[in-house]
Amino acid sequence: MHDRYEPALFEQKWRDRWKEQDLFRTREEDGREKFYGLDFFPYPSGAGLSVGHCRNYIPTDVLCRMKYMQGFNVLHPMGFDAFGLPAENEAIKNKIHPAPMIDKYAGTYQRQMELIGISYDWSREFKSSDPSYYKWTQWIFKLLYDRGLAERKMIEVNWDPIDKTVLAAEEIIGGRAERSGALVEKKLIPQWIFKITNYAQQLIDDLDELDWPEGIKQQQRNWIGRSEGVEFEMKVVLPGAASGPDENGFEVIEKPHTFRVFTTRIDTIFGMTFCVLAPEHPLIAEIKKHSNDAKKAEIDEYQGKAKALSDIDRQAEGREKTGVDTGAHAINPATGKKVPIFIADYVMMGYGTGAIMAVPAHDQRDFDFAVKFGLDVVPVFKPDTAYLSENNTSEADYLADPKQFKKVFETKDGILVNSGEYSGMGYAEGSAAMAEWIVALGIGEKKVNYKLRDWLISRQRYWGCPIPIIYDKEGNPETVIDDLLPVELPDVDNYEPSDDGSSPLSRITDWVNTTTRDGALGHRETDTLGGFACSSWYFLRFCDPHNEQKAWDPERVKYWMPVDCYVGGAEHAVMHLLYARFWTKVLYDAGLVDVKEPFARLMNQGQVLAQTPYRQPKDGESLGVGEDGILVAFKDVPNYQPDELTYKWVRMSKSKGNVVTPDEAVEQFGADALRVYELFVAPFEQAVQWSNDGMQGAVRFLSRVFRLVSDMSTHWDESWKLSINATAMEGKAKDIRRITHKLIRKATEDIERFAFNTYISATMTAVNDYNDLLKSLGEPNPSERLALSEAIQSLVLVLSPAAPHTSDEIWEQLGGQDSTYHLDWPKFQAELAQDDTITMAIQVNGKLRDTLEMPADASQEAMQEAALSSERVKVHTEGKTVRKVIVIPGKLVNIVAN
RNA sequence: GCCCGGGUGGCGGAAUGGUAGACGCAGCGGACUUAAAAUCCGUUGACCGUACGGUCGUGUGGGUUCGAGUCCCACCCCGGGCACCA
Repeated sequence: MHDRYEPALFEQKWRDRWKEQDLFRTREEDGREKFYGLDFFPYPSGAGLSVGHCRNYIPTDVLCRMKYMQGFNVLHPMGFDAFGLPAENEAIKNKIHPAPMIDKYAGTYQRQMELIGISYDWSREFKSSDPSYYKWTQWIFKLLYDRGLAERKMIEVNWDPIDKTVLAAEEIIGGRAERSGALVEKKLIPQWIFKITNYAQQLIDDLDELDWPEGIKQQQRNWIGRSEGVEFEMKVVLPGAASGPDENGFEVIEKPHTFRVFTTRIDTIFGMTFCVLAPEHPLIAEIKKHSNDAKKAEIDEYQGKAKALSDIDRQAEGREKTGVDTGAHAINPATGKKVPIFIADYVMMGYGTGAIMAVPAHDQRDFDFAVKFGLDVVPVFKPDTAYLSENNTSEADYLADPKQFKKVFETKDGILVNSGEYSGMGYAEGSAAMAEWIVALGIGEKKVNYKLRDWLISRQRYWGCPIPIIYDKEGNPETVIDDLLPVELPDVDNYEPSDDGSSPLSRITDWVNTTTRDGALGHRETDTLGGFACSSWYFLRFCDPHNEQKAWDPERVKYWMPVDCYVGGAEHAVMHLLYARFWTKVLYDAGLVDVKEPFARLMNQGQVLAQTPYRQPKDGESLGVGEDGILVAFKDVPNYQPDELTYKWVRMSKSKGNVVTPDEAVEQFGADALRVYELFVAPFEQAVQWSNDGMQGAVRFLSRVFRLVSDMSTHWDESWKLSINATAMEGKAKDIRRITHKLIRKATEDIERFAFNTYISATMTAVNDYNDLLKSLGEPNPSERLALSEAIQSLVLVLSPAAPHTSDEIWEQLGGQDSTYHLDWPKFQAELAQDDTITMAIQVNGKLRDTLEMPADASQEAMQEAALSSERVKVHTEGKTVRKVIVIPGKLVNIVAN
């Protein structure tokens, strides 16, 4: 029997055996509950896995392994998100075709995942770039198309000049492309979009039932951005229009022009002193027709500037407000007064109606604009005392001149003033009454707006799923019939993107030219689907991955879905998770799946950080935005004095040069040590700081397990189960069983609640406790032998999900014939985990003064009496009167005295 | 600015309102060794005290409670997300 952990001696042997025996093939036996554990669909990068990625896979693996041992049918698949920009860019860089490259990279991922002992069922593996998979991605595209949820539109899109393709709104962060970092440009080209906005409300509502991190749900709610308000119409008085009869008594009646505004604060309508149109607003063209040349030129110039500005410039923080007075006016329906209409780029065409009513008294943006352009500010809410004291002013002073203060009074619970018959009402009452009035007037209605935009899905790139659309001579689209799916991606030599917004596929005339359904000449859609389409349904395909007739057998999906536990990084909070939810809802509405939500429980693992050297810039060097040091490569560290370098904890990444690969970690410490370390070192959701000392601790722990079992193995009785519960247990035997059942209880509960760090610490504690007990034990009697045997087996099984190689090796050495994966997860008996005695805490006035050993079932009276007769307690109650004694059975006594 | 997380020993971190610091790392002392490594045993929040013991202590300030790391209020700091969305 080994007495320490020497992974080189046995870990590979077990991995080979598991593979040989096809141990992790999905079990689909009747009469068992199912469990679907899934990791985010990874893109297999050429750099391979780091120990940071393992942080995702190991915990899911532990949970899946326990579930299997508990008797569940477990689906734990893995595949690869192979289509998309990262793969294509890397292939271009290496001047090779993406397909064989991806095959190679995926192979490396699989090898590394197997190396750390993850229990994936590889027989279900597929890549999103497999024609047998994307055939069905195309089929779902058709479904969306047929349901009116996929549309081709001429729209202004966000163009990434580095990756040479358009981007979805979700792929842009602060005006830059999330992936390439390029400043996005605007381009007007025809694009395919999915109408995810049709599902905005459902996507918000159904979040409530999900067991997801609250932060992720909140991020999705914010992204969808629901707001309730009122949309109403205002009459426009064009510049130069007569405002009443002329000197001859004639009134010039023009066709009245109107425009609509959306507001969430209809209660402030009496404070509207001007209106603002987005520079792209269609009404501006009408206004210009009535403007003099100078004004027209001024407006044109402003529109031109606004168009040229990138979003990042237009929305730059603290940017001063700009705008132009159009000379036109709107009639405020509340006051009947004419208010000027401005154009300004702080109003966006894409949201609401692209026009606003401006209430400068209670909206900071409108206020800033009003100050700059000298416009009226009319308060409609009485300021509260907090605002008055902050500005060191009085109510009368504020109401007389609100413009003197830099910050506006924004409120939702003030009292209305200057608001006609509504004055004196509060926010809620006023809003409701004024909304009703607008509706009754027939000029508007209540409306809900969402910030969510439709999902822009076409990409002008080669390496993606072809869109199954053919255009006829007139350019009318039709879908490719099912029998002709998949539309295969043609093999080409040159697939580099072009600058003009056309896809590389458009250059392949043989492929582009085809016939329509009725045999006429036609041409194919040459854009491809963005990668997020492919990952929006892969979890369904895993339920039935090799089905050639259908995307999936409904029975299989009905059995396995929803995913019970979905694990991956928080960076996909709104993109992948929102899209996949959307597709699932569409498929539900089409009757193809019977779940409305794909992922019942979601967990986000923390990152793995590595200590990374940085130095201060030298003369002539400058730091990038947000950086406070210059990265130093590890190989260059010896060239610096120690005090020149500062080490920071930074996420492991290739670009930082701080990656530790699982290959290195397994070579140096062992796969089980890596697993145990990553589980133990920090709570699951938290970042961990990679440390070789910590890894060494995991090695030490596993060695202690080997030694303990080796020490106990002479007492091993493999048939302990037959007689243990019929044998009376006293003294040490009872103590051993208590340790065992406490361990099983804690491990089972902790794995279930993703508390892997305390699960590992519980096994460490048990090992320590067994060790101590063993030392005080002479030659064991029969009941002690049984208790020790139970302890050995339970420890090995409880450890099996975390350290499967170790458990299987120990089990074999004990004479076991099978992998521990096939054994039943131990069940704890609550009464055996119960302590006989407790350490009772005695407090005087809430401060601990003494502890006493008491029987666990001591009566409250006995506890109180014991507490009061403690000498240490008496010291603190002397000369005082005991007012009250609080007894918490099994825990403590608190004596209140003064 | 808004929305989420989070602040506990030298470090990573434990603690259904009930003995703060489990478990591990690092440190210190010892055993084994010619020696070192490895391993094992002991010890380790701070301060006062020879000791029994005492005082303080979970970002800060208040509050609720017999009792608060945990609940409530205000604030400070760190990390993440969103941001001219009317």
